[in-house]
Amino acid sequence: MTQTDTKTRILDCAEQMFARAGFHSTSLRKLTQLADANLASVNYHFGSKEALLQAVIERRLLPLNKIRHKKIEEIITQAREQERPPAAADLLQAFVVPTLEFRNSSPGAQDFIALIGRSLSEPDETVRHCFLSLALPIFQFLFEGLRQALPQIPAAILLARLQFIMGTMSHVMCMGNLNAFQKPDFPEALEQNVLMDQMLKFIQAGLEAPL
Amino acid sequence: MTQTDTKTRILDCAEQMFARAGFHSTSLRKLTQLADANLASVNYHFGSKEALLQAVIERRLLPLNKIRHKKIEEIITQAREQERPPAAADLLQAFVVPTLEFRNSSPGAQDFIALIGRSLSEPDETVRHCFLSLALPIFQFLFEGLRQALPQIPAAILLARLQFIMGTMSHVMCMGNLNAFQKPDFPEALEQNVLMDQMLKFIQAGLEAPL
DNA sequence: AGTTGTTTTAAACAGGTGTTTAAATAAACA
DNA sequence: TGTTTATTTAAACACCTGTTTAAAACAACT
Repeated sequence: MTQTDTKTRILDCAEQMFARAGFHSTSLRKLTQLADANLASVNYHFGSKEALLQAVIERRLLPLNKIRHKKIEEIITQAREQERPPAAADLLQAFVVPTLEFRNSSPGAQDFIALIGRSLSEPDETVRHCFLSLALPIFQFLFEGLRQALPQIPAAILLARLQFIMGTMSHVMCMGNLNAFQKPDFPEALEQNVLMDQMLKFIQAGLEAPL
Repeated sequence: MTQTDTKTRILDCAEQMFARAGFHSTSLRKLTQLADANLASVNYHFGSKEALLQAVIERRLLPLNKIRHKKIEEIITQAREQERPPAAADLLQAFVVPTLEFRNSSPGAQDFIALIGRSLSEPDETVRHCFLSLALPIFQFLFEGLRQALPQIPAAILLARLQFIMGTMSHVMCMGNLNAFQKPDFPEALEQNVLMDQMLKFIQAGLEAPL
C-alpha cells in the first residue's frame, strides 16, 4: 500500500477540520473530499460523525494521558521516598510539559491540542462530554497530588484554582502564538517556548496565591 | 403594547440560545418559535442571522465597555493626580468587577457573559471577529494602564500575561459555578462571590509573577 | 481460477438550513 | 375617515445535512 489507508486519512483530516472550523461547521462532504474518500466511508469505518469525533480524540488523548499519569506518579512516589510532600510546581510541570512536547511532536498534534483546548468550553454537549469523559481521570489524579502538595489550601479553593489553570491552558492551547490582540503598536507575539515558559510561571504563581 | 416588542423578544431568545447551544447549532426556526415570532421576522428586523448575532453582542457589550473604560480611566487619573503609577490590582478590579456586577444584573446578562466568554475561543471566524472587533479597544486601554503599573515587565511578556488572564476569565465566565469536574468525592463548588474573589486573587498573583 | 470477505462507490433518502417573496394585517398620520 | 407606512404571515426557494442502500470493485486465500 503506497499511501496511508482510508481510515487514518479520514482521522487526520477530521482532526484538522474539527480543530480549525469546529465540529458542527465541518460537513462530511467537505471532509471526505479533503481526505480523498467516499462520503459513505465515514459511516462505514466509524459508524457516525459523532463516533468519528470520539475516535479522533481517543487516538491522541489515551496515549497522552498515559504519559501524564506516569509523570505525575513519578513526582509523587519520588516525594514519598524522601518523606516530603510533592512540590506543586513539579506536579504542574508533570502535567503541562508532556502536553507541550506532544503538541510539538507533529503538525496534526498541534491541531489536536487546539481541539481539546476548545472542548472545555464547547457549548455543545456532544463534543464536551466526549472530551470530558476521557480527561476527568487525569484531572482527578492531578488534583489529588496537589492536595498533598498544598494541604494548607482548602479543597474547594484548590479545585477552583485548578479550574482557573485549565482555563488559562485551554485558552493558550487553542490560540497558540496567534495573537488575538494583534495591533500595529502592540508588541510582537512571544516565541512558542517562551510563551509556554511564561504560562507555567503564571499558573504556578496563581496556584500558590495568598488566601 | 402589553408585551415586549418582537425585536427585543428575538434578541432575548437569541442571547439565551446562542449562549447555551452555540451560534451554529441554533436554527432560526427554533429561535423564532421560542420567541413567538414568525420565521421571517429575523431577516426583516436584523437582515440576517449573522447581523442578529452582532446586534445581540452590541446591545450589551457597548454599555458594558463604556463602564469598564470609565472605571479604568478613574484609576489612571487618580494615580496621576497623586503622581504615582496606578496599581495593577486596581486596574484589574476596574476591568473585572463591572463585568461581574453586570453579570448578576439580569438573567439574560448571565447568558450574555457566557456567550462572550466563549467567543474568545470560538473556532468560527464569524462569531470571534464579531466579538473581537468590539472588545479590542478596551483590551488595549487596559493594556496601556498595566504598562504604567508594571513598567519592569517587558511589554511582550505583559501582553502574554494579559492573554492568560483573558483565558482564565473567559473559562470561568462560561462555566460559571457549574463544576466541570463534579465527582462524588470532589469538593462542592464555591459560591459565586467567593469564586469571583478567588479568580481575582489568582489573576493578580499570575500577573505579578516573578520573571 | 474461483470463492469469500472487505472496501469503495454512486445514488437516493428524509429532513433541516437561511433567505426571499408577495399577500394580509396592523399602526400611524392626515 | 382614508391613505400611507410598518409589521406579520405562510409559502416557496435553493441548497446543505448525516445516513442508508445495493451494486460494483478489490483483496486474500484455498
